[in-house]
Amino acid sequence: MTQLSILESRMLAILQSDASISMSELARQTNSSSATCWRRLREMEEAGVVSAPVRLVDPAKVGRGMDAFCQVRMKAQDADARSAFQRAMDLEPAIVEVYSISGDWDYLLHIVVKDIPDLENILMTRIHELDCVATASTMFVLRRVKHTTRIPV
Amino acid sequence: MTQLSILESRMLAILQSDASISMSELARQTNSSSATCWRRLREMEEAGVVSAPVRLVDPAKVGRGMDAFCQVRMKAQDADARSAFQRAMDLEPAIVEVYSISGDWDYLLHIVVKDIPDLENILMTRIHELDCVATASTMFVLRRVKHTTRIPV
DNA sequence: CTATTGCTGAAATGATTATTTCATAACTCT
DNA sequence: AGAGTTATGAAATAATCATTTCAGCAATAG
Repeated sequence: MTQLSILESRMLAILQSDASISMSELARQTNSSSATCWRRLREMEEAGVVSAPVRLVDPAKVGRGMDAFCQVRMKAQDADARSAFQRAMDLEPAIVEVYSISGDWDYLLHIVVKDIPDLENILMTRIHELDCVATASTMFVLRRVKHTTRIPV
Repeated sequence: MTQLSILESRMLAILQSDASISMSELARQTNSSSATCWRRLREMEEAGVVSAPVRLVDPAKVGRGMDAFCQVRMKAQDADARSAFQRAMDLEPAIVEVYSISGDWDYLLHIVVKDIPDLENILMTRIHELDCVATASTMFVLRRVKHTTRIPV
């Protein structure tokens, strides 16, 4: 995918907020036709630009009302350590985002938990447990000020 | 919503990965019936437990291949400053997540941009520009190690 | 033990929708 | 300018699907 056309940008803006609308409604909102929207959407799906529809769960409503961010420093950054770390992250569903970052720390983790004991448990069993990890520092989230999955297009 | 039933948990686990399936397919995968799945889903939507279907865009495929996290310290934390800050965050679509956090900093921001000049521009015009902001420190994301919207249920 | 209430799922329904086809329009390249 | 290529949208089609109804079942309370 070289560059998004105006039509494609508009389609993505709409579908990132509501993917339940029909092709004809999407066509109406983009001044296009149902057939063209359908073809464009299929192309973007195949190119991996846009996902299949998903539903988003409100963590607070399902007993995951607490967020934390955890910064991690590694003992070593060789390939083995990195892949061991990655595997550990993939295994824990409460760790929803992991970024390798520049600066004083090696990784930044976003963790979604029920409460402090739950967090403590994940920190101990999933992070401090690892041989490759040297230190970790945790920030508690006091409030979700803004939270969106919409990427500007 | 008091507590999630087994059926509801299974439904959410599936719908967080793929919301394009039909009620009958959802029923099949949960050993339930189409009618019951339909009713449960409507209840969960009404209770705000689960969103309408949305599509997720791959930032790298639409020219937003760079992520940054920015920590912000405020001059003051009075109600006016907080609401001014919140308003500024809401206005900038490149800032996708904002958390009020414990510790040395007041806020943690997740920013999705095209490149460094783009990031610089947002930092200057949207953050340092604000009267309520004292200091900010930015971490560059080197790699997205893990990134999911699926909340464990 | 019985009455009541609420939940379940199979089947019916009725509408909506994705998807294809085809004639036309727009554009590209020589 | 004109031949060739590609994209467009209106209409047709063929399925699929959400939603309702209803009879039976389970659980609860009196």
